[in-house]
Amino acid sequence: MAKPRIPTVKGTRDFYPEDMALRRWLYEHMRAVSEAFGYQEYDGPFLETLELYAAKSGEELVKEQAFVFPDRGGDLITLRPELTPSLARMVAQRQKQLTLPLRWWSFGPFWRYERPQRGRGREFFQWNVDMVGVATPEGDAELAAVGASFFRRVGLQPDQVRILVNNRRLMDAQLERLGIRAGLRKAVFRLIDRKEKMRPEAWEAYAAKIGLSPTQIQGLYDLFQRHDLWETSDELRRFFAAAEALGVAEYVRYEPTIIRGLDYYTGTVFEARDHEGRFRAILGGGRYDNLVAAVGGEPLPGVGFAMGDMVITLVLEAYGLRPALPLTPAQVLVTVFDDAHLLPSLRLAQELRAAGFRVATYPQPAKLGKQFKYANRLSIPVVAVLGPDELAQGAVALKHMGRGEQVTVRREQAVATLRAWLAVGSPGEGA
RNA sequence: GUGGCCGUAGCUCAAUGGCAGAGCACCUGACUGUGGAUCAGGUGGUUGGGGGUUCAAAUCCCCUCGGCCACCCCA
Repeated sequence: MAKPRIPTVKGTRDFYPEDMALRRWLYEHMRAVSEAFGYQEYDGPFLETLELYAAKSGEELVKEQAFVFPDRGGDLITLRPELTPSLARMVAQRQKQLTLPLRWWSFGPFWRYERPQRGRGREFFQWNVDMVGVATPEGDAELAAVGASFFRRVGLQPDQVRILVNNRRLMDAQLERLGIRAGLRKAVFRLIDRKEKMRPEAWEAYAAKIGLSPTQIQGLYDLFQRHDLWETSDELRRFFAAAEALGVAEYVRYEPTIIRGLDYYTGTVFEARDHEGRFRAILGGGRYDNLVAAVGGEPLPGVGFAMGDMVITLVLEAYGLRPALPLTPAQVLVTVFDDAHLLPSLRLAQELRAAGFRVATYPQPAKLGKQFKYANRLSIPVVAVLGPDELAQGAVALKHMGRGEQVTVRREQAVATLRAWLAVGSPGEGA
């Protein structure tokens, strides 16, 4: 414990090979799902100006939570806390030449200066998916379908993880019906957002404090029971019809208490939660119709969501879905019998690499037991032995570690044997 | 940024003021050209770091760093 004299920065993680393998696994599934829906990969800078976030409806939240520091010239630099403002700028910059609607996705690091907790660090990775230039409920449903398709792909079932959906315009109309004036609705949205996190008495006290009457508070309670409320919204009726057509009906559900914290959402909002509610939101997103305008472009509608790597990892672990990934890409370990066989072993390894196999050599002569143990620990599926006997006969001994089966074949036949052994489901190929 | 719990071997944890331990892991050997099993032996720690109280501190106090929990906010 006292070993790391130089600690990591608070809230950051080292990615050892096994961690990196999982990150890459997540990335591969995100890429596959994004591309299945025709989304293009893009990225923005990791460093941005503070102005970019200040421009975004002057949200103090983002400014207070971001890593901001002066560069050597004295300009204030921000480690990006989210991607949407960068996306808005990139779109605004090439608004005239981009082919709309555009479908873009990205996976990369983000930073937020927060108190680290389980599922929340100061440096994390996030999958962002956005569609810009179209303002239809079917577009909203497509984004939800991308998220749901990811869950399905990694093995999360609809009874384990679900995307809860609501619509701010619908809620706005409902609040108006309750006689809650427009100036108060932003605060009431925040109130609704905190419904699940507070005890009823505290929540009601908070509601009264922001100016709601007992009748209005009761009206909100009634609203929260209205799981059929979506039927009164044309947008949501179309949303759920599209979700059904997209094959993800079982993953989406109307939930009147979902409102999302961010101010820039204007229409449909959604977030994914685990069924037991043990974890914070797995993904969150919604429709934002004024974003590009905030950084100087013509107004363009958009819809998107973001999913962080930390919570989804916890959820996968909770449901036993964290995959067992290969520890090493090596398919073959070529042993080194003794000094005299070192160079011949290197030649054999290179021969096998030339044939397309991923081959590691033991880096120095050692007892064969030690070398086999090394292969076993790293789960390298095949061990090749080139000792005095094999060398004299122009042969090589190949051992299939999983089956414990060993054959001695002529050197020219080694490749064919390996092809047969490693043909399907060979480790290291990913999913 | 506020309040709270925690930090002992690589890992999971004991020891609650009195000689820092166990299991697993690791290394060596039994097995001189073969891993995963078994048996025997062995390495491993300034108890997160610093200061204080005490004859004596992993244990009590203060500071600090880190993790976790609740706020806050959100991925």
